[in-house]
Amino acid sequence: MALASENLTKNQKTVLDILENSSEPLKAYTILFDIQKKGIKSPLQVYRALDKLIEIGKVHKIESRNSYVACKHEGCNAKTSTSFLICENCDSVTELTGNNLFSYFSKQAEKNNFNYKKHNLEIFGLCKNCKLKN
Amino acid sequence: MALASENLTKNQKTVLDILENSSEPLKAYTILFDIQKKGIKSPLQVYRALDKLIEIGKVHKIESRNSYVACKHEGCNAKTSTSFLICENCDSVTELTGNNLFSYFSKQAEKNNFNYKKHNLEIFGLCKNCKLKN
DNA sequence: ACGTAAAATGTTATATTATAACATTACAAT
DNA sequence: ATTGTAATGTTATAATATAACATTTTACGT
Repeated sequence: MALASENLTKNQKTVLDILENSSEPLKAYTILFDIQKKGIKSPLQVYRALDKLIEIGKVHKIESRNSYVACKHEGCNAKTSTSFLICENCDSVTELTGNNLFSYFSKQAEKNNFNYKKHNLEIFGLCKNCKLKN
Repeated sequence: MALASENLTKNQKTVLDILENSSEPLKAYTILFDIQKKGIKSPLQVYRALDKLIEIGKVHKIESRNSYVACKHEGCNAKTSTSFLICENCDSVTELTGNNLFSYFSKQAEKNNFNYKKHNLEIFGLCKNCKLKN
């Protein structure tokens, strides 16, 4: 029983690689243009790789930006739920972890008689660096 | 000094009206198709109305679904930040209010030396009705 | 009331993001 | 070896959103 990340196919590895080496989230078509030299020619090949990577938790989608980011947490438990700090100035993204968010949201949902399954949280503001400059 | 909602233009009123009378979030092109009889002919007219309505807080966008929902809260303070409970079964949406979320997120951001400005939160699961059925 | 600046409109074209459909290939599990 | 599942390659198209520009309406200070 190997780690899911060890079983990646060529296309999946190619896409994951470019995301892991990016300092910021990337859009699907940016990924496509950047890796056409590696044999990926169509959007669908990128989207399919992304779908798989998201499914196994190696990549998360940032919904409000239509962009994708590699997860830096070994064995990230955020296969479904995600929480990000997004800098409005430099577009850098930090992922929040810890399941205190999970328990907090469960309670909030409970108050509304709602059965919590997962969440997406995007917090916008200024990152450490940009705070200083502004 | 009238309420912003009293100053709406014809297109803005038309778009807001259809959203307020919908039991669920609507997509931009669904809105377009539904109101072509009222003189709105192009996507841009819908998107411009939506932009304005979002700006004044009468409409919120649900990022993960590319859809739009009218805010039911009189004088909603969520001009920028939004928090939703989204039912995965019936697609119904409930907006969470109260600034306890604001203070909680501010603290979470603070821990990462991040200056909180606003947020989008989408909680997925089963609403009251669908919980019973499943 | 008039002039004017800002906002909204109308319209055509196009950019961006994502999926459908279908034929083929790789590959792991019996 | 066989077979079922997943992944791939490819073309076409759907769905979502904005650019550019000419025109009209509106708000509002004088």
